Amino acid sequence: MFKCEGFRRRRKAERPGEILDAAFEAFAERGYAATRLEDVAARAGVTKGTIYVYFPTKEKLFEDMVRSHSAGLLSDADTLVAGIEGASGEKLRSLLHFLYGRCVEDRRGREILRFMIAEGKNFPQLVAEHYRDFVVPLLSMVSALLEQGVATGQFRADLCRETVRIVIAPTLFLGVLRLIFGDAPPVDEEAYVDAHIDLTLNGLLANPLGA
Amino acid sequence: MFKCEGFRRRRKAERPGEILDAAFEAFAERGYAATRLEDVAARAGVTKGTIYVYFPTKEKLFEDMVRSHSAGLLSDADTLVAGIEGASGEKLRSLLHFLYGRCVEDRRGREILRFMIAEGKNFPQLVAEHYRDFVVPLLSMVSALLEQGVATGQFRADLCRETVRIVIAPTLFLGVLRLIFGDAPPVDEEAYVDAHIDLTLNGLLANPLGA
Amino acid sequence: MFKCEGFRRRRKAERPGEILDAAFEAFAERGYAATRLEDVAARAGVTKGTIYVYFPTKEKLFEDMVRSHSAGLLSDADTLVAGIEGASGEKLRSLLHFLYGRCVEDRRGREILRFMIAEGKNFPQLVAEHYRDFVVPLLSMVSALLEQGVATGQFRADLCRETVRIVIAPTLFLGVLRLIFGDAPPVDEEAYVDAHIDLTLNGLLANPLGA
Amino acid sequence: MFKCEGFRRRRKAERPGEILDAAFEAFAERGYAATRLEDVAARAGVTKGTIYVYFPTKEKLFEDMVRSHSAGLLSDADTLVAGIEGASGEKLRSLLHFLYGRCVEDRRGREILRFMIAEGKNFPQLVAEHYRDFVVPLLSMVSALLEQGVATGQFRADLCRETVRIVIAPTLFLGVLRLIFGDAPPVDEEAYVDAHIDLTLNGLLANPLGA
DNA sequence: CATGAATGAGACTTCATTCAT
DNA sequence: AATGAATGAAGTCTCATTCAT
Repeated sequence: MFKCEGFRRRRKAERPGEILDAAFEAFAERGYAATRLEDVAARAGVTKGTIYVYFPTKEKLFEDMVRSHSAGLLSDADTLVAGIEGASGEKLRSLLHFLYGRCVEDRRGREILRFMIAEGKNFPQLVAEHYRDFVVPLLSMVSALLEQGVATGQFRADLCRETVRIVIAPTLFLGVLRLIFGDAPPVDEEAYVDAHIDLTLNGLLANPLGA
Repeated sequence: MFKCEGFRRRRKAERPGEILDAAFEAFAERGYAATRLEDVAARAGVTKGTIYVYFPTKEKLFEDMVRSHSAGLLSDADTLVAGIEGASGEKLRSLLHFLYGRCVEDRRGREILRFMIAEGKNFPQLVAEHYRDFVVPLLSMVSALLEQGVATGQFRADLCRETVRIVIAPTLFLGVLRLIFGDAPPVDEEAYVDAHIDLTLNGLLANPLGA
Repeated sequence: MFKCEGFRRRRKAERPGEILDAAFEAFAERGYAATRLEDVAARAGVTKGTIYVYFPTKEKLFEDMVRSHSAGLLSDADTLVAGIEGASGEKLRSLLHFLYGRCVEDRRGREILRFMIAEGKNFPQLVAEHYRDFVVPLLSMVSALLEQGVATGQFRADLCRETVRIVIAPTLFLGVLRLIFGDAPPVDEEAYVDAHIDLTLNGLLANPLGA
Repeated sequence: MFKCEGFRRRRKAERPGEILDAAFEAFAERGYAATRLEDVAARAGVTKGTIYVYFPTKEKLFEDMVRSHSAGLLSDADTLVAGIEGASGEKLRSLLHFLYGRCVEDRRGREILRFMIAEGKNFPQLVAEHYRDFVVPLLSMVSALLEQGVATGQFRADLCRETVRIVIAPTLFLGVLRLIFGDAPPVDEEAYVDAHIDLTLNGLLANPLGA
């Protein structure tokens, strides 16, 4: 009996998370407006009413879902960068690989990007948070890495502030391609990543191509 | 009197275009599902029923709108590239500037990109057409330019097929940034474009940095 | 040229009739409410607007159509009956055959019956006219025939007023069957008519009338 | 309190039936196409949305309504016929009275007939079911009765298969008259029924069968 | 007379939200 | 907490009717 209670209690504690997961799938598949709360409920294995126990409106459910799924996307990036030994080029390579993992391979990251593009206009608060919690940290991370490379003479000294965005642009753009063309976009992703790093480094290095 | 006749006829001929323009604005602003046909009608200065004189369903209206607005995005790109004199680097610079104009500055181009990302899943036909009519031509254009540069020895000989996508990625990514952050994204666009071209060229040139 | 004018004029004179014919087909096929004026127009080879040149409303079109198609259903019945020589039984047989022709074989007659049943509630005037112009004359015709048979001793003397309806009931009921089950109802129509006449004249009993 | 619980549950169980009843009234009054779901809802004391809790479309509501109201029209006919003592003539008289009750007096029976005639074309499945569940059983019932009468020598031996339809035709035709002319048709129904039975049993001829 | 573009009321249907149980 | 019946506002789409040409 109390086994059941325990089970019940555990279920109860997990309900919000299950609903958020279901909401992610549903919203990602059809978009905010076209998603019915009943779809979310069915996916979560509950009924419509239950959603309202935890989330007051559809909008709030969407916002909480985006927050819960975008949180932690960059959580271990710092330690990753810090832990890498080697030249700045190697560090950048590692960071870009990490980024590809989080923004392209990981469905969560990709779909968050879609939410920003597709629904951002109706959820400006969400965009602001995303900028603060994801864009800014990411940019400063790459920025620091570039500056370090400049300081050590491995990178050209004349890099400007926007260079950092150029460096990561192909990464996120591959995410966009996946969003548009599905899981099998007309891209050789491995070659794409190699070309990206190669082009970026040979453009960045103070003395490229062994000159 | 025949002025009136002309008036009627001219209105009739212009109606579909006016509706498509209104549809573009409305769909761009709220997304497909959240847009009410009444909004489109009001913007076009007609009533709901009038839309159905020209378009059988909301879906068809959306599709025709995307087609009409994506057509011609690349129309004069060929002549542009052909008309440019100078080194391959200069040609690429011109082409990228042209692309920035069409995919970033021009609201039409940007919003088409948003439609592909946000609604593509529900309009696969549209995505296929976009790929065929926009992506493929664009890629071969850039591709031809790169190959020409390789042939003349100005570009590195070891470029791979995906390099072409890397080259244009920052362009379209700036479009994405605008889509997310509005018309005033946290980017210095002029510096961004310069950094893009600089980074790309110095990565592409066989003997960069005057070496 | 005036050949064309003549053609035009002839066409013009025929237009209302063509529209009424088209209306008959359309209303018979889908019912009053479900029929679109555009269907009628298409069938008549004109446009919606033209219908309004001749008929002020959909209701009026329907009423006029029913009137034009129910008129003359009984027109030559009198002469038919008058022209028949022979016993009353033979005369009745002829009249019933005539009725089968008009109410069962003839699609017009059948569909008028359907209109009365299906739409009569919304067109009481039409029902009243139908009663006056079709039902009453038909009943008195059969009535007269029966009375004549009684007078000559060929028919039983104890027939009541309602007998006349009983006599024609199977005729119209076959029409109903056709309306319900289409042009191939589950009935052997020839045997049905024979059985009708036989039963009407002779009855079921082996030794009728207490003989 | 548990009274309230019961109240909710009982309502829930009764809702579909209430809606079907309301639908019957509404569709009978105006026909399928002209009936608005809002009319049905108002009659049932609910709102439009509630109808969709139980019936997915207007079509399905109509079909289910016809089914629910045509079911049981013939349910106790067998026992009735079986329970009647007496000559075949008496049995037939009883059966016809029963039929008059079900197809003429009972509004349900009459309106089902109207639905078949008026809407059958758009609901062929419904017509097929009606034929299978009502027409066929009715015909075999009357058929058996006639054959029994023939076997006992009370009925003529030369009856054909269609005779059975002729026998019941006036019954259903009276239903049709009521459908057309309302609850007060220009018929003396009592005399009509008597004349029907009398004529069916005895026929018109003073000296039938060539006697 | 004939056209057909335009209208707008109104139909069916959906779905976020509420609330008694 | 969880349910799901019920709501009603709002959306897409239809179509009888009008009217400038």
